[in-house]
Amino acid sequence: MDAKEDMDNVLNLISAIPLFNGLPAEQLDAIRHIAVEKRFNKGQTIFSEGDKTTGFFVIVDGRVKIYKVSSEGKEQILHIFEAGQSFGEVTVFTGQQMPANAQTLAKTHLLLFARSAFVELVTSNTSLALNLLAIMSKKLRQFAAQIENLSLKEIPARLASYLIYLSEEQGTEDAVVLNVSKGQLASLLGTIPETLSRIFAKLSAQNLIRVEGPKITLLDRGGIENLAEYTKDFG
Amino acid sequence: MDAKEDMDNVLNLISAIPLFNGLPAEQLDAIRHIAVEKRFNKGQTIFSEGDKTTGFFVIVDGRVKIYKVSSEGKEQILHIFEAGQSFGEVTVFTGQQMPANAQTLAKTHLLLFARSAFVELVTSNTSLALNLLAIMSKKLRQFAAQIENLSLKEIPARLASYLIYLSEEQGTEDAVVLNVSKGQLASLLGTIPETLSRIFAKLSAQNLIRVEGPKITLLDRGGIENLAEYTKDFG
DNA sequence: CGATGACATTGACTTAAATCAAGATTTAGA
DNA sequence: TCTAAATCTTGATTTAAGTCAATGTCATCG
Repeated sequence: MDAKEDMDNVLNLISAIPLFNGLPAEQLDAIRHIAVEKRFNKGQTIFSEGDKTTGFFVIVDGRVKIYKVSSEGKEQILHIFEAGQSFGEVTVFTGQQMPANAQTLAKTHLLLFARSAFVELVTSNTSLALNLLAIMSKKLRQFAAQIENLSLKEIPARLASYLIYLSEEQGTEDAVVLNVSKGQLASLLGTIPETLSRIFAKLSAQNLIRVEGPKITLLDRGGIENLAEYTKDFG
Repeated sequence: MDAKEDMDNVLNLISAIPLFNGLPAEQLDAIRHIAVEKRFNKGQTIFSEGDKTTGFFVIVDGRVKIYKVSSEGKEQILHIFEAGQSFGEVTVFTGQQMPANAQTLAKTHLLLFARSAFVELVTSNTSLALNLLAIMSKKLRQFAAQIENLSLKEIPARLASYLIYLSEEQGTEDAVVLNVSKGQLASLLGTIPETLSRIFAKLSAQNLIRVEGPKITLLDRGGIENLAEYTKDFG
């Protein structure tokens, strides 16, 4: 929490970030020098759709949602990012305005890489470029899965997919803990809180799950997997 | 149509592909040497979801749809690619199995770059890596727009968005020609042919458009833009 | 040229999910 | 701790879009 101490730790933080995996020490040092630290409290807006490109962000600590809003105010979460993950790559290379909104879901500590400095870094570093390509490939794959979820499955199946994803993520077999509020989860699944609430009730009635606040017990994992028809990939 | 003549032309084709823009001649030559030509007739499957990674494709001529299918058989088109565009980048870097299906919408001429050869090429060529990053950024942006369309707008708005996108694409103000069948368009918009047909009828009744086969006349562009609530980006 | 099959439209009906509205519960603040 | 605010749940109703089924249109090729 102490700013000076954090500065000393930035190099450690950077080296632990997947994007920068496998880079030699002097490059990590170069990266440290172009990184700008940003701190936000919960619920703060990092950027809004239409803002001009700031650059590329890496989450040191905290949690960020990337989302779009319809003209009627309905929100669709595109991604939730956690420590170690990056976002904002897209506009670094297209140079256009931000295509979505970003808001913190918790107190969050970010590193910001200004567009020009970061492009320069990538240009001079093939290994970084390849890391970035791999990360963007993964995001493309996740988006494809999300489109599939939104358009081919009804909401109970989307929820089931998400619960399976969460259980794999959390390394648990029989229970998961939601890491976002149910309202946020509704938005991630492309629905509204009322509907999600009803579906939780319905799946509970079918003895597939038990809901205790944010803790969801998977009473019948096979049944849930069956409902999800195995598409997962929510990362 | 003559294979030998085509081989002679591959270098010209390659140099015209956006992905390879700005690369020096000797690199284009290297690219030519690892490219494998593939030809398909209309309606043929290039790869299926779950196939092991073949590599990376560039369309010389023709048209390809990338799509997912639900367990009930409903199809969701993720992308339609045309001459000059590339697909299959994702698995080159993740190395997993293909995440979707690819099928030709017309007689199609492709260049296939085997995964390992292509990775090598990108590794040794920063400029190619940057081109690829730009292309993938654009795809990420398009996916984000598609998710927004699917989850935040009802189908008439999605159709309106698509018509505006098409008119910009075709450089026309008052009429567009559908470049896919209406059934395919339905799939791209995340719906089914019956529903699309009804919406065409409804918008016609509202004097927003006139439908004559694949030709759609935009009778009230302002009204259509209003309906679309300006999100476009279908590329 | 007429017939087969793909593509498209229309109608009647069903259904999943959104909306509107009211409470209940949890969380966090003063 | 008590209140206020946010979050969540439940109910009644509406609505957009999917399903099922029939019919229509068009292109092609045998």
